[in-house]
Amino acid sequence: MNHRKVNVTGQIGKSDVVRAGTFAFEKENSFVTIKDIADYVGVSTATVSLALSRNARITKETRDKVFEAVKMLNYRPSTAARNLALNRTKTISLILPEIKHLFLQPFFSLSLNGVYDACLENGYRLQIEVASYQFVKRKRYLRLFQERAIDGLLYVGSTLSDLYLNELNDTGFPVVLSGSYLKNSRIPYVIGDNRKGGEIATMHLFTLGRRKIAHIIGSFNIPSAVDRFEGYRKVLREKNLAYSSHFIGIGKFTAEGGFQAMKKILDYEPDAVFAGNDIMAEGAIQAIKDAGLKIPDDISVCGMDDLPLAKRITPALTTVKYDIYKIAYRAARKLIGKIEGKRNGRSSEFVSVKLIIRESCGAKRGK
Amino acid sequence: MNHRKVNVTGQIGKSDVVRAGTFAFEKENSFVTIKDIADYVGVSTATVSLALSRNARITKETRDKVFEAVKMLNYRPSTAARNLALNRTKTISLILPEIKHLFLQPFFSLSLNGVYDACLENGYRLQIEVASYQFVKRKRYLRLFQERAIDGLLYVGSTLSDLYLNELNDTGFPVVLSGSYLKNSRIPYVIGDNRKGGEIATMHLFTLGRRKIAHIIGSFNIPSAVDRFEGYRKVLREKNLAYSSHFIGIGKFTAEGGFQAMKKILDYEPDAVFAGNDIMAEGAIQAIKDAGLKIPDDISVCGMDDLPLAKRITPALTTVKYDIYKIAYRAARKLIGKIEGKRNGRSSEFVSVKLIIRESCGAKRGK
DNA sequence: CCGTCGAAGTTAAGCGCTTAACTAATTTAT
DNA sequence: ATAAATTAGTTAAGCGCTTAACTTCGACGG
Repeated sequence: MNHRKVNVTGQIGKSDVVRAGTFAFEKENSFVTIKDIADYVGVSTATVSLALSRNARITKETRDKVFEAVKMLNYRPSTAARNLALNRTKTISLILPEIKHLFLQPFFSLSLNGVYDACLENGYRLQIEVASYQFVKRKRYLRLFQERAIDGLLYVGSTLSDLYLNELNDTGFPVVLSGSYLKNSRIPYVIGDNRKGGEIATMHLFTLGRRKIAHIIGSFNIPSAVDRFEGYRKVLREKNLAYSSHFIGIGKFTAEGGFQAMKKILDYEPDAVFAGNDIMAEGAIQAIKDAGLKIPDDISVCGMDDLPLAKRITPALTTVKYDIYKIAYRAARKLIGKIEGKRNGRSSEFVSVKLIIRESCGAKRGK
Repeated sequence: MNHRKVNVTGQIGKSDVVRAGTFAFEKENSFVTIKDIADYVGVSTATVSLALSRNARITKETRDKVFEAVKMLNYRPSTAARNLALNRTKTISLILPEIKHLFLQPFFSLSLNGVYDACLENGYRLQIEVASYQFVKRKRYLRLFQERAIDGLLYVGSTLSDLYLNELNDTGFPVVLSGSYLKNSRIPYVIGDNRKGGEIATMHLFTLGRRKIAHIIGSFNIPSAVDRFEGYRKVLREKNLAYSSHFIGIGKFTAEGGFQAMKKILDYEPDAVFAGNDIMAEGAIQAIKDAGLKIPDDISVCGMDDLPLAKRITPALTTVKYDIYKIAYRAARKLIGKIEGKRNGRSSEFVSVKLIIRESCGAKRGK
């Protein structure tokens, strides 16, 4: 055993302070450092560092002593020092779109929770950015990268297509998209199977005997909305149902938009409607009720997303579960995988969707 | 001018790389450092550092050269190095409650936006933590502090009363509460004036001639809910109106809860109700409608918070605006002030509330 | 004409941690 | 018995930045 001189005063002083409270410091911001542990145990700081990282070169005996000292002195490594030495931050940044629209809110909090959980499991910190106009214009995400403040970037539900983002990704800096994707871009993404969702919903309505199935799309400019629409079209094609633009409404993702869209469609006497999301479905239901028609008897309604409101409204909404939490969770895991250099197979992935049958479609009528 | 030897190869190599793309690195992670700037300009790194911080000891001439080099080489300081040297992180942590309840969502996103904006304005990064059971149990916030990963802690809408949080605050570590407060604690907070809100709402109903005013409280265990209730009681007392427990319902902050609470209260024939939040007001309105009563003719309804749904429902809800965004923004500013050692007067502060008159109270009946 | 002062830098230490390269002592192989 | 290999550390450099203390040089007052 190596007997080095130990600064007894300093050491006792420190451990006194530590024992005094739960915290590693008293008035004067004196945090316990690796040096304190080294002195306490009587080894070099290198040994402490190696012991803490369970390096095989250090005996179990020494390692135990180190861990004991860590506990005694309540040592915690300095994040900044570690980041500097290791040239990484164990932090990812979540870029959220500005939430102007209420309909984004469940999306938003579910995403956050999914990402947070993935971070927690992997020991990452989560930093938030709101992708305001300023943010994009000033290329704040670029700065975050250049200042080495984060290890990776996770965009959630963004429709922005920024050249620099592609360039950033191409330099090898880890970027992942959650719940959206970019055309003509190599940026990996995780997203729900929107097309399949549209298909399942439409197919379900078809199976219930409906033949005049309308669709309310959020916007033709949002890729995932278009994918849902394409699922719808596919079924019409396969089942030889007539496709008419009279049966297509644009609902802008809002209840009000869904309401207006449905009102117009009603003139053409549909017997079913697949709304591109639950919020628009809610508006559509209101329009149908206002027209004096019965749901599901006169018109079957199917939404998509399975937001909490789906169970709450009357009649309870049949919809396609689109698991935002899972998408975000997986996206974060993929990002962390990229950061840690894992070649994780498929660059992008799809999270499966699932039909949730409630009252609004009429499938339960028999009961 | 000091003529030092400059590593020409290295320098040209670097600046080539820089000019090649928008990014300060190519394949091999070679970021531009302060040393590169120093070499480029022909001064010491100290001079660069001082010039960048606009220290008066450096002439404008030199400073300009430094800034030019920074631009040329696309230099950005390393966050980790800076944090280590300055012993701070320019990061605050926002602790969010777990969002199980939908009603929390607007609260949540508004808070986040307020805090984010305050951070942006002050050059702080925003780190998120979700206060799950795990989080509290493992004292994760304590670790964040001990590992010097953050400069301060902002709790939003939390009801948790954790001993360690008080202790942490007492050591001088900056902690601020947004939208809630703790009994028997010195932790500063920013909150809306709930009591006043209850008062304004009730007083308004009184002014409209109502004398049998009921109240639906979210829960008697949540301080801010109790404060709203106390505002209500105060008006009853001042106006000599009878207070009856039959006129008090507990709505658990949900629409369903508000509905049930109102149903019971209706037996006692109130002529007005002040619901502790808009969500419960929505439920109450449903109950009143179901009973075949007219709003506002038979019963005036007033909510609180002024969530987006308040304008959307029928009749549009009269309510008291409770500005979550502003509360969060102010709370974050207060936290940053504490971090930067400002003695910012009052330790805690109240954000004022405001009556928003719509249809549900009957004040606009005359029009 | 010399000492003093201020201006404009520079030197070097330090922030707390990691790790490549080295060393001393012990084991193992021959 | 001795060289080689292994074990269990240590030393020291480095991560990129800040800043206290020092240096150098020219200006200026007496």
